Amino acid sequence: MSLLIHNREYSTEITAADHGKRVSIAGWVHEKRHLGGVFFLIVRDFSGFAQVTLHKGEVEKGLFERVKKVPRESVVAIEGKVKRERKAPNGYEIIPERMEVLNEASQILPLDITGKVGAELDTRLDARFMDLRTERTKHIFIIRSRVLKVIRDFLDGQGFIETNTPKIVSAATEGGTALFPISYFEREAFLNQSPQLYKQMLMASGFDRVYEIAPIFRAEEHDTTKHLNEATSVDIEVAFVSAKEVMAILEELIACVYSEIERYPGLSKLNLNLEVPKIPFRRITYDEAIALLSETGEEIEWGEDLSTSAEHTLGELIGELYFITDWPCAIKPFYAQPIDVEVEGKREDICNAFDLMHPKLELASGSQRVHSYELLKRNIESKGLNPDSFEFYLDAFKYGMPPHAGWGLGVERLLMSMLEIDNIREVVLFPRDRRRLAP
RNA sequence: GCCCGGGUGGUGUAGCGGCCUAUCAUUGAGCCCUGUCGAGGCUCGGACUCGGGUUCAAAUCCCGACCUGGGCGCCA
Repeated sequence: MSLLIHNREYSTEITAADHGKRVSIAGWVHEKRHLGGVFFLIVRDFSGFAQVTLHKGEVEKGLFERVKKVPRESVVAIEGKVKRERKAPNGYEIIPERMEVLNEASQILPLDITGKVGAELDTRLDARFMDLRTERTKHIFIIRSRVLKVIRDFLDGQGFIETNTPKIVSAATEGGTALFPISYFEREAFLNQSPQLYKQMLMASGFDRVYEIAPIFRAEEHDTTKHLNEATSVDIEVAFVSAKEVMAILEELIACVYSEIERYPGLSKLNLNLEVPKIPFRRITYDEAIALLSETGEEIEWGEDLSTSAEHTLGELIGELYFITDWPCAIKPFYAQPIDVEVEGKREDICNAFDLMHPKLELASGSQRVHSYELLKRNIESKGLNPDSFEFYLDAFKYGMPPHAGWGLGVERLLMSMLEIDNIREVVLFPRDRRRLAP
């Protein structure tokens, strides 16, 4: 057996115009339809499907029997002649001369991937390798790849450099979330909750514009359709700008991602109507948000974070992507810059922070950062944290730290909201949640 | 962490004290069928999460464990 799979062609590369040509295809046995005298074998590859047709009596008997026997989802290579055929799905079919079974699939599959019988997400995740063979799931991850590429292209085009910061960190955390402890030789360490501190330190490097696309780890025991314990975050940090500029970068980036994905042909497999959002996005202040909520009877005390139902109410009211700005300092991290009361004429204890909201959930949050060593140290203390454990971070603010601003965007949340997918686990190949550690 | 649901062949389901030797679809095996594209027809195979309890009788009711769906909290 030595079929030449090195020159195999994809099913969609072959057309009726290749009539008479000898070709090799390789892929998975998607379906078999036996009509007695004629047998159809549907082979699936990355690009699509090819119909292999065997007429009893016209094809060698041994081959007919072997094709008939090969279990579904086995990996096969087939060599044969292309025949123009109006009755075949792609306008052509392959009349096989040889078939090599590269790997025979065990029978009784963990999932039906032809779409005849559905499966629950949990079942699909248990057999994710097989779930990825379905059209819908396949395209979700091709789209994910495209989204990441667009983000990189966009940021690269704006003069950013891509960076990689450590995921194993010492105890210091910006607070707010629980960390996963790990054993680091003789010491305890943690998995990084976000690249926040490191990307800020890079602002003292002179790079001016940095971004990172990397996993973040949260040890929260939340068990919802929009949380993961390992997620992917796009983080940017920009020197010599304020929150306003990085908000503009964010909305342009989101619009750019939407318009790129809108053009993706595989989108049709997801059955949705994707509308590119118009920029600039609407901006409302925290004060306006709670006033709006109050009108609908949902009272939020000033200084409290928005509840899930408050987010949903606001989302229904506004109906499109929007920013909430001017948050109370108390519910934002220590690195968010308080507004300048003299200049901006607003009340005290508000900071220059913003959240990017989709009507259904929060997508990103960012702020103008504190760049004064003294203020940053005071803020850390006022949050009840110990500045000593932030020494490595604070040091960067002692020797020339420019004003800067940045944000972090959840890749999975962007994907799920854009693709109207209800469960965040669907957009991660192998999700990590409260219960799932394998596969 | 709190509050509600649910665990039945490989997959998706019906049944919710005796009619269950458990329904249907799909899958698998076999047979018929020369143009299927969710092919069709016939035959066969395959399941009540686990452990206690109640009852003459438990898939069905109760308790616990494990798994799981949703909402909320926390959080991005």
